[in-house]
Amino acid sequence: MLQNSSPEPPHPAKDVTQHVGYLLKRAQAALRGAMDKTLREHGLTVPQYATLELLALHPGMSNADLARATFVTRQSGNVVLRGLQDGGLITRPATADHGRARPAHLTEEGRARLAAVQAAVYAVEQRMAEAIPPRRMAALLADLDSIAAALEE
Amino acid sequence: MLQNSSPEPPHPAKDVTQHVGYLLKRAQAALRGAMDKTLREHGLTVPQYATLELLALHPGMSNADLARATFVTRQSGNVVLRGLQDGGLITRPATADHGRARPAHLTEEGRARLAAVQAAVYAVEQRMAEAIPPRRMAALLADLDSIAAALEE
DNA sequence: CCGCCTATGTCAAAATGCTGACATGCTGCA
DNA sequence: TGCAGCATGTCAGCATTTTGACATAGGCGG
Repeated sequence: MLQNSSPEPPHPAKDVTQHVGYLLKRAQAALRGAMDKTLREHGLTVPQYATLELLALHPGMSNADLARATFVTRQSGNVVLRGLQDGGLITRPATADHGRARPAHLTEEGRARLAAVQAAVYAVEQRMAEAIPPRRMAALLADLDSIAAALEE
Repeated sequence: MLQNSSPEPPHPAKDVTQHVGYLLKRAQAALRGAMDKTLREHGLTVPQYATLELLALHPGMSNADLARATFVTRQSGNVVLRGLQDGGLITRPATADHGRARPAHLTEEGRARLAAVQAAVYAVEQRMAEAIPPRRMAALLADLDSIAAALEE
């Protein structure tokens, strides 16, 4: 090896607020806040929006699927799904045809609500994208993915 | 190409799971899970640990200060502080000397508990650091900071 | 000096999320 | 066929966090 002369490469910052974990939390908190504020004006919560977006991309996902994709438990996912169902934004068959999984689908109103919100949400995403040099975007996405992969043993 | 002729530079990925926001959430969720698991073995929660770390760095922070720094409300921060106080890890004067803010300080036991946990927590941080090319670390930290700054209007 | 504004701490209620537990339905294997 | 293992949906209880509200303390400009 080429001699790693630095004695402390992994966490070179002594200030905790300069660690990866802290900055990650900070960025995520800021994003959550911005999303909350934006979605509130449209009567949706962040988990609800995330569910709609996923269902638009992958129709027929089950509650367990959605829970995994939105990083919550099945129980929490079920509450979100129930809310969306009560609001008429999604439909679920009363009885499962295959296993126990009941595939969820967007209703016409669900698709409309999603479309109405997407512009506002994508504006938030754009504010993030504009904050970082375009040249680094791909690397940032790859690094975030690597971090997640490294922590899910 | 030198010319940026692409009409959609901000969010080049059509798949939502490739957006910055989603990957940010995923990375943060993974980090939260790893931290939870690690800290549980030491009888601490993530907010409690964060508070101890901040108090070690900046003794005398008030509840409101800590709440801001840990991205929770004052009410939640107070619960955390009360828990730490009941556990004998921090002290707060019963009465404020200046305003209403009561400066918190680590006890000897608090310092000891923090020191005992830091090795395990820094190991998690190390797993993250090893997952990304060292060359990109500074850029990643800067980008995360930029994202947070861009979203806090 | 006084009133307005801001910041802080705290209480109560509601929302949200999680853990634990259980029943159901599929799959694979002997 | 029978049975163990696993995934899913769901209920109940608990923990955490937030929203909303209020009282108090200090700064500031009139």
